[in-house]
Amino acid sequence: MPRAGLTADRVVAAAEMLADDVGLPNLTLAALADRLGVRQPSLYKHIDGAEALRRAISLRAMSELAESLARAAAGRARGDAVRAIAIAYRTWAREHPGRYTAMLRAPDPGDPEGLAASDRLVSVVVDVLSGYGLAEEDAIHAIRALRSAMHGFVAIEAAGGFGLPVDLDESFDFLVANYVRGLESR
Amino acid sequence: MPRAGLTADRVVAAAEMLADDVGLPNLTLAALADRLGVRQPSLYKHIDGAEALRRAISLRAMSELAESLARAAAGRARGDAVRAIAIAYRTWAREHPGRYTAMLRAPDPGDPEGLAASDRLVSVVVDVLSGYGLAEEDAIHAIRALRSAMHGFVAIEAAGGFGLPVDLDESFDFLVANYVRGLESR
DNA sequence: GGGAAATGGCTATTGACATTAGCCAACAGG
DNA sequence: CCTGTTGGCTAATGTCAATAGCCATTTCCC
Repeated sequence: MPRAGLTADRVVAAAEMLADDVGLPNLTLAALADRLGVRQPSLYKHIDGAEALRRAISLRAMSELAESLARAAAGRARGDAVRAIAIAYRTWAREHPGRYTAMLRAPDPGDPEGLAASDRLVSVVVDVLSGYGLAEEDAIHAIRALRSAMHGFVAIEAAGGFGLPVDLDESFDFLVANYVRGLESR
Repeated sequence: MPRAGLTADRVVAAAEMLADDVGLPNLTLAALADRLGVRQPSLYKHIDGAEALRRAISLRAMSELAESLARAAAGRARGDAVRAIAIAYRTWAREHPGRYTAMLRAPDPGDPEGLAASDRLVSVVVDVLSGYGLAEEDAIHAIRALRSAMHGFVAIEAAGGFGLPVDLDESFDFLVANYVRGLESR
């Protein structure tokens, strides 16, 4: 029997694509093995089971998204920068729904890699908001509010939760503009 | 063998409590049957399977939350009303994490009951925001923004996604205040 | 090169869960 | 009563995750 030449990276990469295709809940080791042309138990030579696979997807997703946001914010400040990262955030989530869903899983408090990846993501937003010169704690509140708004919109959108036939792009613009207006009129 | 005296209502009610206890993903028919002192297949006499059970939980959750928000908003207007429903929203979600998660599942477009329940929930927020006299489409955008912000915060909080040791109540206040400020400074 | 060790596939098995089929006792109405 | 309906049950099937243990392939060291 010829070898399939798998590596942990290739397995995770295939899992990411599969998750984006069929949705995270339908990402099954059986389906993944099938797509890789391999039997299900063979995957265990590269990953530590379904849960570990989801965690790996989550880590890589946080990295990718953080980089994407950082690129979007480069060279911009204040309102411009906030708008840019908000658009980048939503765009990434829509292009990678499976990865995005995986990313939402709380990093286990005893998982340094997970916490680090999460911190990196937060720090991009911290940098963008630093232009507003908010006081210590207010800066934290502002970051949380922005994350909440972006995540909430994207999550509801992904779940198909916005029923009415009103343009979603405009709604998202409104949301970001309203947030920025709130910050600037303090 | 003496009968257990189950009804669809009792089964769903037990499922709701179980979901809040162990988390929606761990709500299994086996565990539910066990808690009800019954064998697993017996549940099928009252519900149409796991998926239908989750849908039932979702419907009831939307109703309950809508009522809770309506009560909170009663007799208030504008900023006061927005703050009141935001607090009620977050409180309900924290007290019923399993039901809340169930509620997020998109209602199937071909499911009139689901759409109706969802509409009822939206209409409570519509009423609250009507005090701002927003133009047609802007009202929709404003509702979506508020839902997004509330849901995003609650979801991240539930997932343990806010790492830093800064008070969450204050962050939520900030989020709501920032939203209201944004609306009022248009 | 040649041969031990590590490695990456495999089959077989177990165990949790959802679901369906089909049985039979309990209850309800006449 | 006794007859039909109903609400439990056992048994069986199928899917998936996971583990054990086999064997061919690669690697790497002498």
